[in-house]
Order: sequence, then C-alpha cells, then structure tokens
Amino acid sequence: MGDPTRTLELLWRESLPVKAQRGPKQALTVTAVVDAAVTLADAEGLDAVTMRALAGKLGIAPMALYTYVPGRAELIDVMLDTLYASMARRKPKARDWRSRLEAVAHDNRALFTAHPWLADVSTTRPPLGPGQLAKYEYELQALEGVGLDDVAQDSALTFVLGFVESSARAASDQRAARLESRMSDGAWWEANAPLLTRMFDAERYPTAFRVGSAAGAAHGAAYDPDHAYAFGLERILDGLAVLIEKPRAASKRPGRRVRK
Amino acid sequence: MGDPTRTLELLWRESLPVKAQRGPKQALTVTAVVDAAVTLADAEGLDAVTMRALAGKLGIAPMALYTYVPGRAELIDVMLDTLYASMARRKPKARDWRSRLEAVAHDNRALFTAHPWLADVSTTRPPLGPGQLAKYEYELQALEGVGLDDVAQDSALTFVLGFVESSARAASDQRAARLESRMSDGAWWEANAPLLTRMFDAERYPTAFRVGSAAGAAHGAAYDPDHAYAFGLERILDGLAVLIEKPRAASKRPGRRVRK
DNA sequence: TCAATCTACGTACGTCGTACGGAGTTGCAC
DNA sequence: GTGCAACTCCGTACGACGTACGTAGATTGA
Repeated sequence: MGDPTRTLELLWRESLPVKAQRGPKQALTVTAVVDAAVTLADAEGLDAVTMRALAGKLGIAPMALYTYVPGRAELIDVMLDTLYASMARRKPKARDWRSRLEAVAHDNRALFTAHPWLADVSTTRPPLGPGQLAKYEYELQALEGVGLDDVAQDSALTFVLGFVESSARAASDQRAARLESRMSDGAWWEANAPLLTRMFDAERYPTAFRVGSAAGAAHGAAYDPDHAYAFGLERILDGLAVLIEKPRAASKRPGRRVRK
Repeated sequence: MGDPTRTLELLWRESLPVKAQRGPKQALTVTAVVDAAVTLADAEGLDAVTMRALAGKLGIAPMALYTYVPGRAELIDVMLDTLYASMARRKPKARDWRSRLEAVAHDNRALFTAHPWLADVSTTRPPLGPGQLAKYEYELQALEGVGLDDVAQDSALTFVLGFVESSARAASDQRAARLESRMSDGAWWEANAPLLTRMFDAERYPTAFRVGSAAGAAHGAAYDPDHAYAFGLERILDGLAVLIEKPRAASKRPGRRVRK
C-alpha cells in the first residue's frame, strides 16, 4: 500500500478541485477503470482482476493503468468505495429500530450477493471514502433515537455489519470449496464417506456425532449459509434489544439513554 | 485444491494404517513439516510461508516438500487442524451455559491472538480433520443440556465461532494497515486531517460526524478490536439467552426444549 | 517558441506455486 | 540372489503475477 494520502485523493477525486494539467489528456478516467474492474470482478472473481487482464479489457497497455491508479491495492479500495456509493438509500420507513436494522443487514447482504468478490476484501481497512461515509451516515439512521449513546450506536452498527460480512465470507468460502473440488456436497460426502465414517466414530465423539448429523440432515450440508445468516441475525437483534429496551422487557417504547 | 481424499488422508495420517513403503524412508515427517510451517507463520506471517522459504528452514529442496504435502493449500489445511488439535480442553467447570460459552469464545480468541495468521485462513473450508472434530465435540459441551435442540446447538456454536473469527480478522486487518502505512493511527490522522476535515463536513453528514467523533474519542482510533469483541460477545450471549431462556426472562434455570 | 510536465507503454526484474523428469535408494516377488 | 517396481529427492523450467524504470511523444504555460 502506497501513500495513504494518495489513496484519499483518489477516493475523493470527484469533490476535489482539478489541478492544472500540463501534458496530454488521459484517454480514460479513473471511474471508467474502476467500473471495468468491478465488471471483471463480478464476472470472474477478484483474482481475475490482474493489471494485465484489466488493461486488456480497457484496450490499453498494462503499465498505462498506473497513470490512473497507484497500484492494485488502491484500485480495490476504490472499487469498494464505489460500490458503497452505489447502494440504494431509500428513506428508512420502518418505525421500529428492529426492522430498520434488519433492512440495513439485508441491504449489505444483497451487496455481497451481487458482488461475491467483496468477501475477499477487507472492508475495515480502506481509508474513509465518500461512499463509505455516506453509507455510515445512512446506516446510523437506523439507530437514531432508540436511546443508545453515540459510542454504543457505532458499536452496534459495526457489530451488525461485521456479522453480515462474516456470514458472506463463510458463504463465499463454501462456494469456492465446491468449485475447487468440482463436486456437490453430496458427491463429496459420497466419495469420502468410507474414510470419514471410519474416523468419526460415535463413541469417541458422541455429541459431535449426534449434533452434526442432525445439523447435516436439517440443512442438507455441513454448513448452510442462508440458515446461518437468518439464525445469527435474529440472535443479534435480540441481543441488541436487551441493550436497547433496558428497563425490562414487555415494553415497546425505546428505553432511556444507556451508559456503558 | 487437489483431491480432497488426499487431504483427508493427510489430516488423519496418525490414525491411518501405514501402508507398505517401497522406496527410501523419508527424512522428515509431515508433522515436522507442518510444525515448521506453523513456526514460520507465527514469526513472519502466512505470506512468508512460501514453499521455498519453508524448505530452506527444513534444509531440504523446495520440491522435496511435495513428497510430504500435495501443495501449499493442503499444507495450510493441516496447519489449521494441528492448531485445533493443540487447543487446551480443560473440563468445562462453569455450571451456567453463559460462562461456558464465553470461555469457548475466549479460547478461540486466544488462538487467533497466538497465531495471527489464522485470520488470513478460511476456517470453514477445510475437510474435517481430527483436530476440528475434537474441537467441535468439546465446544458443543458448552451447549449441552441448556434446552436447545440439536440443530440449534450447532447453529449457536457456529454463530459464536463466526463472531470470534470475524473480530479477529478485523483486528488483523487493522494491524496490517498500520504496518503497511508505517504509522500509528494518530500519525495517520494528522497526515490526512487537512483533506478529511474538508470532506467530512458536519452539515452533510451530521450523524456520522457526531457518532464518529464520539466513537473515535472513546477508543482512540476509528476501530477498537478489543472493544468490538467485548461489545459483540455480550450482545451475542444476550441474544442466545433470549432463545434459551424462552419461557420469559427473570428465570435462571434453563428453559425447556425449544422448537425452531 | 520551448521547456516543463504529463501520458502511454515496452522491457525487465524478482517473486510465486508447481509440472516434469531424472538420479539414486529401497524392499518385495520370484 | 536378483531384478524391478515404487519411492524419495531435487534441478530445471514455465507461466503467472505486481510493478520499477526509462523513454518517446503530446500538450501547454511562460
């Protein structure tokens, strides 16, 4: 990663004053490069976004990319922020915080579904760009006025977003594993059952055997991303409810400000 | 990733019958190779575990590694399972499920702290090895007898482990970013404040400004991994409590079996 | 007009995982 | 006892990758 200031300038390029350009005009724009990179990543995954491949798609020489972007890492940062900027931000309509937060989670999940390569990117790392900032502002609305202090608001949002990212990554890992081994979960199990059943003896691992079998049967696989997401989100919202509706359950109005 | 059966045999190598070996004996063992790889990863990170570097540490030629391990991906799978196998599994002493589950989370977090490169590894993907199986068996104990059905037990454990991994990864990302930019968070902010404060105007992003400032001030950084972990874990346990202690709050004894 | 400054890009370096094939070693079948 | 199959080890080499460096040519402010 190069100079972080350079990355910041890249992220905020639209709102920054254009400085006097002496030489020839650039044939493309940073935005065009980034859009092409996103398209490529959507189609073939993040690994397919090599400087050579991207340059090929754009009809320029590989090294010409470096006039637009300091390097591959920064390119990915900008791709991420661009996606953040593009997320729909409809007015949060739900009156209760729980539905609002659920909508935030679903929107984020949808982003990961639409762009699976996002799971391969660290979303905490990149410097604050316009997309991320707008997203943060918008998503905080879901927690406004519920009685959490500012620090708790930030913690709660980070918590929810972290969960969504984590479950998206798990889903992506599973997809990748399936692709690599070129078989469905069923076929995989069939191929390896002989060895596994020999090892996985119910006497040494009684609980694992019982619970694992039940879970496998219920989901049709060792891991079910959709179920994990649904289950986790419920727990998370329940957990936040305990924090928010502090003055004892049974009340639907927001609690008072809570000190951590 | 190569043949998954090959990986399985590698993982379970200790419990598998040794087949007749025709050629010369191997100078090393798979375990020695894996241990060296873990040591190297601990010291210099996962990226430093290249086949050449590892071979160098072991005093063999790079290509000789492939007699022990089918490839780098499988090596990492075995490293992971080895670490799982090595985790301390003291008898869970706490009588309440909450402390037991908290201990599981802490133990996992400690593993990520001791081996930061784990955050760079997908922990869902690898085939079931002896370490993972033993770990699963052990950790399920924390949820035995609390009144969750088998499927919910699995979901709850997956949920908690996913959270720990996710927060470890966030911590690792932050560490990496700090290393790359070669500055502390304070220095970074100082270097970029001019640009950022110009963009981050309090009028366009009032909530982000207020909440972001408060969180930043409280944690001394934009993101505080320790706080995120503590906050998240509380919420998660509260959320699971809602599921477990179903027949309404105020009761400390476990609820009846819960149907999802 | 001309020097400063910029774009575009060709070449090349150092890195990686690992395919391939050969040389040497061992133990089983006969 | 002998031969050969099966094994270990490893040197070489290939095809990726990101990108440093330097140059040629276009553009424009002074």
